Amino acid sequence: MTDIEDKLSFRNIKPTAMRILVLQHLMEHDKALSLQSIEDAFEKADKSTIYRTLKTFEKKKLVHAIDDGTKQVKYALCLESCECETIDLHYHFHCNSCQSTYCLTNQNIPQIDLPKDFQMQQANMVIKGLCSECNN
Amino acid sequence: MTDIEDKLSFRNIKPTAMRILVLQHLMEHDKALSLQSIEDAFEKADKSTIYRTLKTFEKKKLVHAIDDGTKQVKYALCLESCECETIDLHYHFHCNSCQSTYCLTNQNIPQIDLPKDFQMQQANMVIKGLCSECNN
DNA sequence: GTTCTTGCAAAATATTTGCAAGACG
DNA sequence: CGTCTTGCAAATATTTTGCAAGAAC
Repeated sequence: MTDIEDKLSFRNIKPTAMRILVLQHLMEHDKALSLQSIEDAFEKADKSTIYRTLKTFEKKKLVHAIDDGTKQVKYALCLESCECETIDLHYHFHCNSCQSTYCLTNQNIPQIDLPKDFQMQQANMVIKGLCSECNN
Repeated sequence: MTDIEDKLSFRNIKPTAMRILVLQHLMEHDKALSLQSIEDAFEKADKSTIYRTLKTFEKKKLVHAIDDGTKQVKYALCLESCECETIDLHYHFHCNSCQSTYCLTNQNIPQIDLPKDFQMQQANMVIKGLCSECNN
């Protein structure tokens, strides 16, 4: 049993061929990936299979979805939180030029002052700008 | 000339009937509104007209768009920044129960530590949870 | 054999554009 | 008249679901 199958089993996800491939693909990238880009990477696979794979991963908290303002929702595996149950509360960075989206896992979001009786459950924090590749 | 027409003219937007109505509608709500909800409020008006109205407002920096994770982009007029040219860098709150989205203009987002050579240009910060109406 | 997964097709939802008619100055 | 705005229709883009076949145990 590989490391990848371990990760899936740990989250109670049956390690099917497709799921292993998708997880492996996610682990090979430090970016958040869209359904479309994952589909493109596996010409053989069906879009809805990948879609359901990602939804399964998301439900089992193996990945989290990021809405970076492009039309495409992106999914990222967060290495640190991968072993724990806590909610991911870090920033994301979206490059306006190359459209890449990264998790900024080096810092968590600070305490935020909410109006009275408002209660925070999750967050989707996206900073936009230029990444180091595009910032000349 | 009304206050509303003033606001439009100040931003170099010709105050047409539709634009006045949409701006008035936005000003009457403290929430961010979707194209759909605005269309519903004006049964007579065409969706693409409202769409283009909002895009015009956005381009002229009278409103800003918020992607709150629902499928629908929402638009909000921010009173404070309405008179200035600065970029809106405040948090937004999206209620998971009633789907309302609010601008939290009482605080700006803090300094964020970006990776080397990354440059911030805008942000889309959305906190999700329960608003005071839904938090029982 | 029962349950979970996959592939194909198609539905559903929102956004966006083309174009001609109309309003405005 | 020329330009900007509007209304209608249709195109685009994604996400999402139905259903039957197939795989797993």
